[in-house]
Amino acid sequence: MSHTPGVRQVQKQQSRRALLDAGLRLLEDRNLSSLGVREVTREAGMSPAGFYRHFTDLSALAVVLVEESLASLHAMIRAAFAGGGDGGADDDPEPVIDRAVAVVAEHVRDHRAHARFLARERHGGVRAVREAIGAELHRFVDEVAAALAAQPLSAGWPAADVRMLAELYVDRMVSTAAELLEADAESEARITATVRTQLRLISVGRRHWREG
Amino acid sequence: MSHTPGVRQVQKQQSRRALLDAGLRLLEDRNLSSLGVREVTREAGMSPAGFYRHFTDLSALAVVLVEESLASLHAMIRAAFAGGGDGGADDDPEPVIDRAVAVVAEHVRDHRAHARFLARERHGGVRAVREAIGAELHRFVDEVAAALAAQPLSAGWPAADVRMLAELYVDRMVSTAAELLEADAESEARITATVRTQLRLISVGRRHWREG
DNA sequence: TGTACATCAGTGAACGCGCGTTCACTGATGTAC
DNA sequence: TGTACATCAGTGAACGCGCGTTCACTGATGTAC
Repeated sequence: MSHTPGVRQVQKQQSRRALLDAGLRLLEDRNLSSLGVREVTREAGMSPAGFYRHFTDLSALAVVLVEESLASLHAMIRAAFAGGGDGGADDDPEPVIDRAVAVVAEHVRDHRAHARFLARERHGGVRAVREAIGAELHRFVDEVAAALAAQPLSAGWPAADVRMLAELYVDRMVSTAAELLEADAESEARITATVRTQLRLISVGRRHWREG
Repeated sequence: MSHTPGVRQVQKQQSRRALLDAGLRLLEDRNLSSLGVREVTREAGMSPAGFYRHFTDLSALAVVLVEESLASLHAMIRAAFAGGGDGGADDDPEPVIDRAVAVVAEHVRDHRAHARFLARERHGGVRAVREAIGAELHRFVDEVAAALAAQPLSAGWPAADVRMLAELYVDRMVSTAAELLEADAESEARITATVRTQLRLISVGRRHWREG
């Protein structure tokens, strides 16, 4: 039966997880391209050859890390938008902004290793990983664009304009996440305050966009 | 005399330049942390040991590359702003935006290797290089903030608000530069058109900022 | 100008090291009867 | 349940390789007289 995985399967999954965790731990302050198979297996408490029972390659392991890193991010953005479209005043984006900034800051705090890894490899030296991250961010923009399009404020907006607005928000959020990675507790407050103001200014622009 | 450098000095400078150029060439699609001393000297046509007559370290070489990469960038932004503050209508930021976007696109096209290097190492694995880039970008924001503050549109704005606006513009420009690196000619037009619209939307927000 | 010595950029050989990957293996887990 | 065989995750030794760095050296350039 495929429903009861068996001891062997379970142990294999544990080893795989140990390799992924070891990789993520080592990548926290290092580049993927400076990482070694032997290092990862050493950190995971496995012999070097064992690695090849799970991954063909370090970049294969890294692509899995990308997927894991961004999976929680999608849940995050949905949480930020949920309950923001209805409820309050229709033309007041401030609650959504505050919530989104808080959610990003929390995410960076709670998933620091993942976030650092993404920031580092987004423009890093390994194409497969770079493209995996780019594709995920693209989908991320799509989600935000869909959420924005559903708001009354976007009535009459062409899809292209909604998307360019979504890109603007997402780009600022991604940059903020990267900034937060290098920040101590004190800087964090300053950074989040600034980004809230910036997103509000963008929202003001959005509200007056089709006037002049 | 220090005014006439002598043949030896000149030759040494040529070798140093060859090493820097070789490094930049190799870093175009690779990470700093995956680069080797032997690789660089091989590319530069020098024996491995010769490297140490010029740099203690590969990261020392990289820091020089950062400085060189961003020196031209400062000239660039000054070019974009020059003649924009006066001349046309005081409250029309569009010419400045168009010029700035054009200048950035041109810069990426003409200094692709430098730009790629900066994008890659900005969040890369070598602290000294990361910090050198961060410091330069900080100064870059200062310059833009000063230019914005000089515009009539900023009359009455607190310095902190001008700075947050400058950050917003610069951040979007930096992201755009990174996007342009991965773009073909066709995508380039699409990307620059989008960023022009986004910067205009930000400018609309700027104009209506202190109203409501 | 010519000579004798000093400097030092670049060489080439040598070192010890950790790397990625392969291979035949072991021994626990799984399965068929 | 018990036995005999199959599977396969993980091992440990071995390989050839390129690495960073050192060292004594060479020979062109610089300098003092």
